Amino acid sequence: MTEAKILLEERGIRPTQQRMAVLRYLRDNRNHPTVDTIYSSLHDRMPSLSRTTLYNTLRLLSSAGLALSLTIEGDEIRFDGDTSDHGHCKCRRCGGVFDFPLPETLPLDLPDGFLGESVHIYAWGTCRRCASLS
Amino acid sequence: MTEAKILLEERGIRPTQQRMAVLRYLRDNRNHPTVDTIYSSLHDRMPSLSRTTLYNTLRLLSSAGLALSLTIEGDEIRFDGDTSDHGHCKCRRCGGVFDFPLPETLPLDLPDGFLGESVHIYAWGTCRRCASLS
DNA sequence: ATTTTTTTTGTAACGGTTACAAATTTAGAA
DNA sequence: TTCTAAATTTGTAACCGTTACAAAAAAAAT
Repeated sequence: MTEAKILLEERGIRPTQQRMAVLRYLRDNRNHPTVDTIYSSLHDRMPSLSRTTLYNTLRLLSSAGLALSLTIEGDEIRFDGDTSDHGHCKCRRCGGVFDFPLPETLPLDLPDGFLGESVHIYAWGTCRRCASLS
Repeated sequence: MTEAKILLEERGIRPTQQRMAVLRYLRDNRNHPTVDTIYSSLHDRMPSLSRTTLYNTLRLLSSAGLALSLTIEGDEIRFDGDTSDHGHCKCRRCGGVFDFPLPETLPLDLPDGFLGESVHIYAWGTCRRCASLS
């Protein structure tokens, strides 16, 4: 029994071939893929996979807490199979997205009475690789 | 001479009627409007304003540092005329977006060699008003 | 005023996402 | 296993926010 199958069943989601393939992909590829990246990659092994199913599955996984959807910029959504607390930074030159750790306790001064549940932190700048090429 | 005009000229941007109207709207309305909200609001005073101009202007203002484009969620972009450092939180129930202050120094442990320039912090949860209605 | 450049406008195109109905797959019962 | 009902997947078409583009308008320069 694969890890993906267990994770889905734990949440009462039927472990179909498509869902397991997408979840396995996200957990194996920590490169913050776009929908199209995932689609292209899975299409080899699963030629019948439709974009509709992929969109539905990504929405399902996100709302089940098995993936994060990152909206660093308005023009593309990236997905992350690592749902542990961490920040994301994007290089303005190469467009690459990288993880970075967050402090144990991030003291956010939310508005009075606001009940916080989750946080996304996005940073922009220049990655080491691109900085060294300047 | 209006504030909006000065701000535009300082950055070498021609202060046309449309640009001044959009900038003035953003600085007077701190409700994190969407494109459509801005369009509807300005349409009364300026019936000829086209969506194309609005999109172009918002992009121009954002890249000039006169406005922030907030991509809290993938399905809508919101704009903010307050470009000072602050975080944003969104209520999952009513969809409202609120500001909150950030600590003077936010210690982010960016990847080795990554040159950080800017940060966006988005929090989700339940606003006071919605929490009180439960 | 006239010319040149810049900006705005409206339409059409574009592209990512979703709606929908038919086909397929899955789970469970017989 | 076979059958049946329910859930899922698929492909097409529609949808909608955004952008491209050329003509019209406005602004600046001559």
